[in-house]
Amino acid sequence: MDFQLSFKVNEHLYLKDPETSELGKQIVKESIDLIHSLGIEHFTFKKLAVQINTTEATIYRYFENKQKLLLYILNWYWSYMAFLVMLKCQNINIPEDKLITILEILTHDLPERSGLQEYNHKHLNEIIVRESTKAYLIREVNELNKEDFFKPYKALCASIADVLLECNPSYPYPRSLSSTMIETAHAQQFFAEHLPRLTNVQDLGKREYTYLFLKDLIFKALAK
Amino acid sequence: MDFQLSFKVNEHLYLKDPETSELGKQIVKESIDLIHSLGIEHFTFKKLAVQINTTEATIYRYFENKQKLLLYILNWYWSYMAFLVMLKCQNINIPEDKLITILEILTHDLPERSGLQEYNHKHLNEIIVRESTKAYLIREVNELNKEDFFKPYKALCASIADVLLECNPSYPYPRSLSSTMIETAHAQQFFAEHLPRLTNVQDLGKREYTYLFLKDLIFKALAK
DNA sequence: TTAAACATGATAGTATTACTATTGTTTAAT
DNA sequence: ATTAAACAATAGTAATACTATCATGTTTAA
Repeated sequence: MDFQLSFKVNEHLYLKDPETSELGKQIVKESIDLIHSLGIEHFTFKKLAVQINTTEATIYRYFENKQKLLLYILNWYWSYMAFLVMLKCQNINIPEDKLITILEILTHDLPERSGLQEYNHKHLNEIIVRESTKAYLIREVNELNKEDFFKPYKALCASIADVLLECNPSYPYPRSLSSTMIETAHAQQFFAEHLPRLTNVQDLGKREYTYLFLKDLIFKALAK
Repeated sequence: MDFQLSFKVNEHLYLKDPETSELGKQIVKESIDLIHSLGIEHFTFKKLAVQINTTEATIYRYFENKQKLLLYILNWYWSYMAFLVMLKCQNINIPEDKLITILEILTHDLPERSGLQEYNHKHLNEIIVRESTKAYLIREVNELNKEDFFKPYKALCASIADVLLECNPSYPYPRSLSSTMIETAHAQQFFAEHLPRLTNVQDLGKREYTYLFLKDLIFKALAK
């Protein structure tokens, strides 16, 4: 079975839809690798242009600037996560089992070759962990929010919050717990790898460790 | 009683100690206000120089670049937080009460005019919330860590973790819970203000809301 | 007291970044 | 065969992130 998954992302994020051309797809694909290797701060359209043998001006025809490109990638990622949550929880009846599944999705690597764009999953994962907060922890957050650029994040947060409420209908902070899960999944993985004294990771891998910590935290929070 | 509190920050963070001159102090003080109003991305030494009527070159004699200046401010802040935790928990015997005190310190505004540098506390608070993660969520994190630039953060994390362990000596993730507390205190405040659908804040203020959410979360996590 | 050391200001200059604009060529669609 | 779009190539601008030099005024130490 060969299928293509794609998500419509907010069209104000790009000037020309990168999905509509080979070059556009290459821009997104290569930018994931280049942001991964340089960090968003050192990443420039000039460097990306050199990498894929085109010109700066060409890339500017697709994206206004690198922040929009990052947001495009994040929108895609958040939509994909929400899709995975929906898909994998579909046939589960016990809410606690759904929650386990969600924790696995949040902490473990994206499934390799899952019929979607052939982005480098390891790189995508790592730029999400390192760069995603930079998309909203900025002065311009309110303007970006007005343009609905965080809608997929809110949707993901809401659908996880629903499961949390299924586990305990009287829990008073489902959305905060949901966003804390998402953020903590990233932060603890980063800490476990780079600043391990901010964690209690030992010989476990960062993903497995984060999974266990979060599972303990969330289930206790929801206990009646 | 009039006293001056100061913390020794890692001397590799500056080229010339800003505490040793009026101009140096002004650079730090004004940079807090300017980073607050522009965001670290749009903040430049040139703009700061204009603000305090000096030259770019002069500021470069104090700090290598704006990232180091931000780290300097963060080091000061983390040290101050650790000091506050130590001070305010000193005469408390019941570990749960210590924890309450720590949650208040983390979520509520810094005490105004507490005998320390007359930085704008509101601005300092808000740049911590918005900018602090950018100091370590970068490619260079390992090199910065080798130079001990995150030592005060780790110290703060460790001293909170000690209190968590006092509450429940068998809790297996005290440092992760501690770093999660610190990060979540920031993230939820930011969300409550700018992206409220990622929270369940209602008519409560962002600080009070974050305090209540975190108190619930942490005490449940530590319950035996 | 006098010279050295130091702090700052003034000015200049460079490479890179973050764009915008123009023009010409190739490709694809009608 | 004509036309429109996509892209490459080139140029140019303002701002950023620095580095360097030199003059001047101020402390300090011999």
